[in-house]
Amino acid sequence: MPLRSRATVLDIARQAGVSRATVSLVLRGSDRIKPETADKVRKAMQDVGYVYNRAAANLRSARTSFVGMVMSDLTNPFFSELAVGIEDSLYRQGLTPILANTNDDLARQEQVLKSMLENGVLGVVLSPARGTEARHLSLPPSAPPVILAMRKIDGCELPYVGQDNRGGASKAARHLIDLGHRRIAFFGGDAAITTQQERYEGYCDALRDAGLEVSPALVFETEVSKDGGQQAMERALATPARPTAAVCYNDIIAIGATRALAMRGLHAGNDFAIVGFDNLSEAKDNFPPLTTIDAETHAMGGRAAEALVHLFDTPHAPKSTAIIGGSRLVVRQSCGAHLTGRAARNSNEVSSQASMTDRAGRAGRCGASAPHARSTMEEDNVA
Amino acid sequence: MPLRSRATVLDIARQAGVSRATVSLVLRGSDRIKPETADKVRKAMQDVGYVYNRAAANLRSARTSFVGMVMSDLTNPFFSELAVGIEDSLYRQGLTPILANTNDDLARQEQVLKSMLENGVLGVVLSPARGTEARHLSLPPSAPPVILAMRKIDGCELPYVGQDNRGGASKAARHLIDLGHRRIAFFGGDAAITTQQERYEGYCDALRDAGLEVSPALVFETEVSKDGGQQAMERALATPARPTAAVCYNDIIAIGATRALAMRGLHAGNDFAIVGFDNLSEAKDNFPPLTTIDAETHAMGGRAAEALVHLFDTPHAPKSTAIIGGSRLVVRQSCGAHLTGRAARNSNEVSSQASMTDRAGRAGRCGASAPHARSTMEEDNVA
DNA sequence: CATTGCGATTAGATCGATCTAACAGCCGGC
DNA sequence: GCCGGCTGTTAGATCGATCTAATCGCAATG
Repeated sequence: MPLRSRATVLDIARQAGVSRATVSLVLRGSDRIKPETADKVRKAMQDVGYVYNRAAANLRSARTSFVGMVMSDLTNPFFSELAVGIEDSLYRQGLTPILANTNDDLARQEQVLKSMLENGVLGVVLSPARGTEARHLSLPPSAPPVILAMRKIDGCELPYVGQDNRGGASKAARHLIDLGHRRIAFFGGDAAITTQQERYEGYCDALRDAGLEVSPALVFETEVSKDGGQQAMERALATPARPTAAVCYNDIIAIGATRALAMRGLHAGNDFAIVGFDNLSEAKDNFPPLTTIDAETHAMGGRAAEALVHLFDTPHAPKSTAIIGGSRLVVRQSCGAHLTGRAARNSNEVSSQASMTDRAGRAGRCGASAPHARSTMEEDNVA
Repeated sequence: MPLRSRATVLDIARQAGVSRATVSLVLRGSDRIKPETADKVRKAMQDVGYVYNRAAANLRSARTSFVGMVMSDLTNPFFSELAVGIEDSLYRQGLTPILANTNDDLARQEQVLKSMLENGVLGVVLSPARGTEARHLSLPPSAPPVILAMRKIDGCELPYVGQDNRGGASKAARHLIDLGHRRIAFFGGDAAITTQQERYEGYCDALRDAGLEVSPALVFETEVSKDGGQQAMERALATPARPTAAVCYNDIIAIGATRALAMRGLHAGNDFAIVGFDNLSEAKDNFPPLTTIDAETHAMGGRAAEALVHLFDTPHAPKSTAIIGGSRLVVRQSCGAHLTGRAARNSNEVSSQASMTDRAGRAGRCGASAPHARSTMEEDNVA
């Protein structure tokens, strides 16, 4: 019996010789109470072992401190970093996160949203389950604000916080172009997801800007998993006009791709250039460390939470606003830039890349004892 | 204003021409209401667009459906799998998880626990922050049950749900012994944590049972990270009486250790046998796939939640109970068992291992294009 | 001296569902 | 015809903090 038998404001009031209203004011830190009285009340709280009852306060004030966090897949490190970013921000703001992991199950997503509304959440940060459509998010008119995180939904008016997918992917492709690559593949995941579409657009942007042809033969769709990335790389290597580099939909696929190379005795960076997306903590721990786009997932979680909190004060803000984060190329070794001595910027070092392209044709190498020196200054940013 | 201006039971009652008490009974699915009346009420609920107000119900019934989930580090895949296991179970039971990620910060842990008590949680699943001592968990007498997950705390009477650390590590070491290894290292993390102590004990058990000496020279303490695992491996390889195999505290360290080998052109399994612990999803995706101990993290999360729910009904159960999960050796490639053609059980194939030990001395290999065939039947269990 | 002003405190109503105890209606039995 | 038992429903109190509007002292002011 948790709640029964707990001391109440009345107990404190009696102990301190004041009224319940006074106690309530002290609880909320009002400055309208004389300091000595407040001290007296606080001492009484200690004496009776008081524990604040938020259910009661919530009822009367018609306001909770709950915020819903609906995550599509928390075991995915991308979403757990996002979730921690949200949680950190909510914690700093004195808000209490209610968690639901939908596991990409639409029915479950619907249920947990309902439960959150019943609990009077101030708002919800929603990373939509795969397949969510606008009609799944038809909320009652009394519903609190909902903000979409990381996945946009077609025809949905809800505010959105996400990464600069297009710009980031464009930077990734541009980096490979600058390193001299001309046949650059795109290893994609689920083409039905807007995130992927945007990243693919960015990849196309960069190729077109450089006067390179965008060809369907360079696009390898696969499952979003390391196995998927591995398969994409295997298919790419079996192509007649074999690409020499790839922009990957995300780090998971990129890591799988580096694994496919390793299994053939090849090395990402030396034999095939790979760039990922997300900058998961796994990316820097990969072998070789992954060149990737840092979309500051943790920070974006924080921005989502802040944007949501902002909506509390601005009940009917303009619909369909979008906050897009920055993107930053993090150059490590999987792209081969370290072999040129520096992260090439706006320069086409075709010659050194040509040899690399040649190497990519061979099956293995001899006597390579330490193919990648692991530098401690591993991060080199190209805006 | 989420809660204000929502329809209440009174609105439903008026609409349906019944009393508020009747509506309340229908809401809770009581069988004491005539089916036709119930239908009438449910229709009225639709008509007025009713959303249940749990804050009000919680107040009167002095019972919420909240359960606290305090995680020490959600970005760690081990804990995110645990958290998802807990969340899945709570969801099935109609309970609402309140999440807090302490980030291993004791002060924050204290604060979120307080907040959870204020919100009237039915109980808390707590994965304690590093450094938590019994005195940090002195809860008020009215506090709901707390169950410790995965980390025990010295001198703390709280019930505990955890893995079979000792048994699992013993199986890991035994497996290496069966494969013929005689100099088996232990790559450890934070020796102050009971989890690590137990795994170390299990390792010692197996060595002693096999008549092997347990030597401090075989223990390499390091940071719990991939970099830490890499360093441990490098130190181990630099030892005069170089070990040929290692039991790692967890998969993270084990993966770092395989990376250290890869950076020298060596291969886990071929040149040095490695066994991890936890069976993270990263373990099977590692290159080479990691032999490890599956402690069924997701399932243990579920069992923690169930054990907690059990305590709701049994207010003053015997203190200090412990639920220990199973452990299962998952044989993949990092231990080298695949090279012997089968997962060796109770056999000492010293000869083939001796050559392996010899290989470990050389720097690299020539023309190895596909050192590890990736089999689709990758999991082979030895109880 | 009455009045205004202001800081500090308080009585009592209130939030919306639940709980308790009671009630109407109806049947069957002695 | 009265009573006990049963079903289905309900009036009114209740949970514990907050909110509103009022009150009390006390000092300054006209």
